[in-house]
Formats: sequence, C-alpha cells, structure tokens
Amino acid sequence: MREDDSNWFARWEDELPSPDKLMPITQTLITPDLALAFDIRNSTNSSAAAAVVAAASNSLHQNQPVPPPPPPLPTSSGLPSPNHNNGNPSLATSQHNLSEFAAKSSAELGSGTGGNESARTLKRPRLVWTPQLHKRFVDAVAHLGIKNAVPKTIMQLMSVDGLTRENVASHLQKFRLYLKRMQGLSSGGGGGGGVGSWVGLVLMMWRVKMMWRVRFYFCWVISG
DNA sequence: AGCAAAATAT
DNA sequence: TATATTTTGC
Repeated sequence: MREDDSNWFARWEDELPSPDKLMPITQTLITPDLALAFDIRNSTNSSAAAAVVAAASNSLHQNQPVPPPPPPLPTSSGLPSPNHNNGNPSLATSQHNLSEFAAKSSAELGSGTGGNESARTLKRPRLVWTPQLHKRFVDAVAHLGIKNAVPKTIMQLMSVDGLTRENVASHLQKFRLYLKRMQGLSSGGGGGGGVGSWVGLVLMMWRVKMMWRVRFYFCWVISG
C-alpha cells in the first residue's frame, strides 16, 4: 500500500499539468468557436501558415512547426479578484518578441534598410495574427476583465514587442464583431445588450482561468 | 475608445 | 478572387 502511495504520488506528479499542457485546455474551451471565427486553420488550407512561412522566410528565420516557448503572461492586475495574487508561479513579466509568435517583426525586416528600432512613425509589415499571438490576446482580455479590456491595457498586458495599440484595437474590433455574431446565432436572445454579448464569453474564459488556479492551489495543499 | 467602411496587402 | 489587416473618418 505504501508503495502504491509512492507510485500514486509519482504518477500524480507526473500528470501535473505543465504550462505546455495547460494551453490546449484553455484552447479547447475557446477554440471550437473562436478558431472558426478567426478562420484559424491547422494544416490543410493553411493560408495563415503560408503567411507565417512567408514571413519567416522573408526575415530569413527558421520556421518552427512546434511552438516551444510557453508564453508566460504578465501579472494580472485589473482582475476582479484581489484575493491572493495568483496560483500560477510561472507567470513572469517579460517582453516577447513578435518573432516568438512566428510573426513579422519590423525590427528584423528593417535591419537592412534603416535599422530603425523606433518602429513608431515607420511603416511596419502588416502583423500576422498567428494562433499563438491570438491566444495571447484572448488570454490578456480574459485576464483584464471587461472593464480594462481596452486596446491600450490589452497591449500592455500582452507585452509583445512591436505590437502597436492599433494592432490590438483593430483585432479587438474584429474579436468583438465575432462575439456579437456568435451571440446572435445563439438561442433566442437577439434582444440582449449589444456589448453584453462578448462580456459573457470573456467572463467564461475568466472562470476557466480561476478554475485552474483553484486546482493548482488544491494540489499544493494536498501535496504539502 | 469604438465602430464601420474603404484601402491595401497577402 | 478571397481573405486578413490596416487606415480612415466619424
């Protein structure tokens, strides 16, 4: 029995969700609709993939089929939960380059002509919203909550180097548009508040995050 | 900030 | 040609 216990613990520890494994779950809850909405293709008709590849080849960087670096999201500040900070110790405040998300970075492209790092005021290559980048966007929105989910704060929370407020704003516009449409397709509503639609989904995403926090906390407690 | 439409790039 | 992203005007 004791051996079983140790085995159980080993297995339990082994099955602990790593940041890498956590992603798919969040995605699963969001993707079926979101992925469809944003037309995120996986492999077959991958115009997005093609774009990414094109961008990669354009910036003479190797194309990564598998996204290795789990994107740590900065600390959550505007959350409606002022309780404990977070059950996720791996969260860190670090800037991420667009190249990490397989998107173009003006800095890399401009290395030949201008070498101008001050991307503002300069025309940067159009941003490619890769699934990963979009995931980060969604996470940021979920973290911020409805109140603070404005382009500026979202951009700050995403902390992706090279990402402009306009990028986020335009994407957020599209995002809301989709959520709105999604609500319209939903049963019977139709009459609900216009803004109230995407609020619900964001709330749901937030709940999912809290769920995982609780799980982590629980694991911490029973393991101690 | 937000929205919609036009413009432009892929 | 169609779609994705940006720009523009309000």
